[in-house]
Amino acid sequence: MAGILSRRLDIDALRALTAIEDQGGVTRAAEVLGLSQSAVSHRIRRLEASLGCDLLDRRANAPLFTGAGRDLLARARRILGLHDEAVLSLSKSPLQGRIALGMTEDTTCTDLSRILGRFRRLHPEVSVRTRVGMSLTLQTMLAAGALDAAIVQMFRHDVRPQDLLLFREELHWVKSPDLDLPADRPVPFLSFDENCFYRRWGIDMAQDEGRLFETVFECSSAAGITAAVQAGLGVALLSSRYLKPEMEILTANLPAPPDLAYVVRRAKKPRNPALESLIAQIADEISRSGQLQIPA
Amino acid sequence: MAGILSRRLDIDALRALTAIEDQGGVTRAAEVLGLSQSAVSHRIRRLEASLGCDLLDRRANAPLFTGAGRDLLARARRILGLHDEAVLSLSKSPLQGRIALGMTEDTTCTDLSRILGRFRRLHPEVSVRTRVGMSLTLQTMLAAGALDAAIVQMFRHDVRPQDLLLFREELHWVKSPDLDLPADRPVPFLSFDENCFYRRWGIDMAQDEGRLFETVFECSSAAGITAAVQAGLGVALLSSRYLKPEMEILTANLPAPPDLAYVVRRAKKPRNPALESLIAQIADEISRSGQLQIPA
DNA sequence: GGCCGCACATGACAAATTTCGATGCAACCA
DNA sequence: TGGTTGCATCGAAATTTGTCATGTGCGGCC
Repeated sequence: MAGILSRRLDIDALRALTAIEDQGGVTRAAEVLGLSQSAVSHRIRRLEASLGCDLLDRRANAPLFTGAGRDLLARARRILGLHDEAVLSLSKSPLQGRIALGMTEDTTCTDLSRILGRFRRLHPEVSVRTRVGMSLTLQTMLAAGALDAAIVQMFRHDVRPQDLLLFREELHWVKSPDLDLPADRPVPFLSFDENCFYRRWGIDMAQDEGRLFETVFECSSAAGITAAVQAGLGVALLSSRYLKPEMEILTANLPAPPDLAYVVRRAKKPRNPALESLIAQIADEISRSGQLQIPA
Repeated sequence: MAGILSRRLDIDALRALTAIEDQGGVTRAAEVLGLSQSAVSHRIRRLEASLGCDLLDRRANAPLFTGAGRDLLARARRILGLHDEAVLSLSKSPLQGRIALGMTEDTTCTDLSRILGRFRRLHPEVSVRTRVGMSLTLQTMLAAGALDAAIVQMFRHDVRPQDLLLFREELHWVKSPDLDLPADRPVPFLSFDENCFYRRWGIDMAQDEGRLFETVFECSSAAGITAAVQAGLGVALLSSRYLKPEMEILTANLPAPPDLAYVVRRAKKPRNPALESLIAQIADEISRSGQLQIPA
């Protein structure tokens, strides 16, 4: 067993492995990688062969990865992180300046933080100031020139061509199965706070349909709303990624909710090379994985 | 310029890059990599093409690497470190036990420390106890069963088949050009301390040739000896890697010094799987680079 | 200056690897 | 039970990678 270290991991194979985890399957991973399913399947097989151990658990109803697979996954992400940073550092031009960036609380725990961290390391001469707030607030600041760019949620039909689409979301009316909605009573509404931009939409639209709404709960965090829904407190407008299996999706008697999107929107300002570079990096990550990963 | 991150660095290409630095040239790097010179040249060219920037400085009399090349080199070493650790972690069997390892002070600042560190991370259940000492002392401890293995220097003709050869060295008689050696006076000898195993050889052999030796300086560190040589204090037996350009190598009137080698020698003990795994990792690194890197 | 030798680059071609599309196979769902 | 989904596998095609032979530039040496 001479020369374990002569074995080599292919960067693209590691990328495939992480894509499989992110997308939850080989077929979907192949899509975002821009490859055929068989190519990805083969790649993993080769990786396994070169390591001499299984990475995917191919038995029915088994978790995707074997223990070795999970171990490698963690290491692969670190390797890929270093790798990407190396690639970027070689194609970087020395940037300097300031970036005032806004983002919603939702997105702080996504890939964006990673990209932002890497950007700071690569461009220490650029000062990045990040401001977290609600989408509406951020858009106001953007318009007032207080931000150079912001990551905000909006109706999908409001997205402009120059916006960078991060990912799409669908809104649903949800309630607990335990909750009855008598037709002659106002609908108890669980809402994000005053500045939530689709709260207004919900109330207006529902009233057009002839239902009366009563806001019975207000909370700025999604966690609070989901808890209230599950407790049977009322009806809420929730985006798909916050849905739980126990929730009941309502379609009857309520208008179909509009689609949403998260985008990066720039301020109408003279061009800022540092900002453009940061946005290009975000776009790069998206083109690699189809959309940014949002942890459940 | 869409998709900078779609660029990818090949692990083998990074390996080639570091080999070029270690070996100080493409041709030599090709040798240790087991490839033809043109293959390595091609590889670097492909790497450059995929990155869109030069890595090697091909002008005459220029340092090997461009700025970008040096930047990538540093990153490459980190990536390769993670990579190798990942490979090893997947092929490891859970080891436990104790290893008592001896090494000389010389070798503490080589690749061995890196391998040792990685081994500890990979096998936290193995307790590695390292003891630094002179080669003779370590061999005595080895014989007495106080060590499981030791990295020691010895005459090359004393190397046994079961030893793992780390690298070879040549000894030379050296002195400062300023120092005269009148034939009728004893030769002033600069020596490592009492336990240096070739000090005895030097004195005996030289006396056989009819020269009288007088030890005028004794010091356990190579740095001390080289300083004394350069100061013109006397003659010393130095291994090639401590030679300085200002030193004069003596051949006349002195016996040709024996060749030396650094090896890993095991104790005559029952097999210890943890120890064998560690030694296998060292052997792996050697087979990759021809010999361990010894910083000048 | 002209003639080596050395180190690296380059081009053509051969070998190996990687991909794709088609097809097979098993599990799951209605 | 027939449709669907997700992955493995197979042969052919495409791409990548390596080797051999040869070219180029530089420096040392009569």
